[in-house]
Amino acid sequence: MKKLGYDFYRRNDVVKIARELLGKLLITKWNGQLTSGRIVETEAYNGVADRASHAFNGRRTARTEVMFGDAGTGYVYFCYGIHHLFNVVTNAKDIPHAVLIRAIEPLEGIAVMLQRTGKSEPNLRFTSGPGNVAKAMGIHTVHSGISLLGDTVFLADDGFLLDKKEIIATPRIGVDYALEDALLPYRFIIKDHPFVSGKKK
DNA sequence: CGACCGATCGTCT
DNA sequence: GACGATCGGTCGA
Repeated sequence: MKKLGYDFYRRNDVVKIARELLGKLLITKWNGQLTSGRIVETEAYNGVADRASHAFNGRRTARTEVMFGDAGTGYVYFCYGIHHLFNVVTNAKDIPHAVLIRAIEPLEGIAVMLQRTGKSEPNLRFTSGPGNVAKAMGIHTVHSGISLLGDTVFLADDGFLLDKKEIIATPRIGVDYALEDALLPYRFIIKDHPFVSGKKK
């Protein structure tokens, strides 16, 4: 298993990175509690040119500042007063690209995930959807700005291979306010994967 | 199934 | 003061 490094995140094409993150692992180790899952759904947010991005038109605030930081940083955003959404910051410093992790297939530490989500048994939804991913992985807004190059939260490649035919691109979820950008095919899912959230194609 | 709705609060205007 | 990069439940067909 190989941790994804700076060179992976530093690249310019956030849409390509979002596609490549399918099949990779998301791992957290808080206080020695290991949880991991395979990424099965992502969305690219293409910086200042993207109406769906918090950084659209160069909007730079205390909250969005993390996206303007260097590649390989976690951007965590609190949504609807309830949910935490975990993103991976890509591209160079001052270019606010990010990839939202929308769903994972749980692998290790399922008992811990159940505890965090208040469930008694795993089902096909409890790590499906960005709010559920962060909840199961124990990610909160206090982690916004954390480096993904360290050992507490990071992404990794375990050699899992996906055929191109297994990858589907669709419009992003919940960004109708983004006008024409709402139609861009920036959401990537693994075809027919049971842990994909919402629409399956 | 799909449509609708309430919860709940940080962030920006 | 309005508004979400959501979720899970309910209701009706």
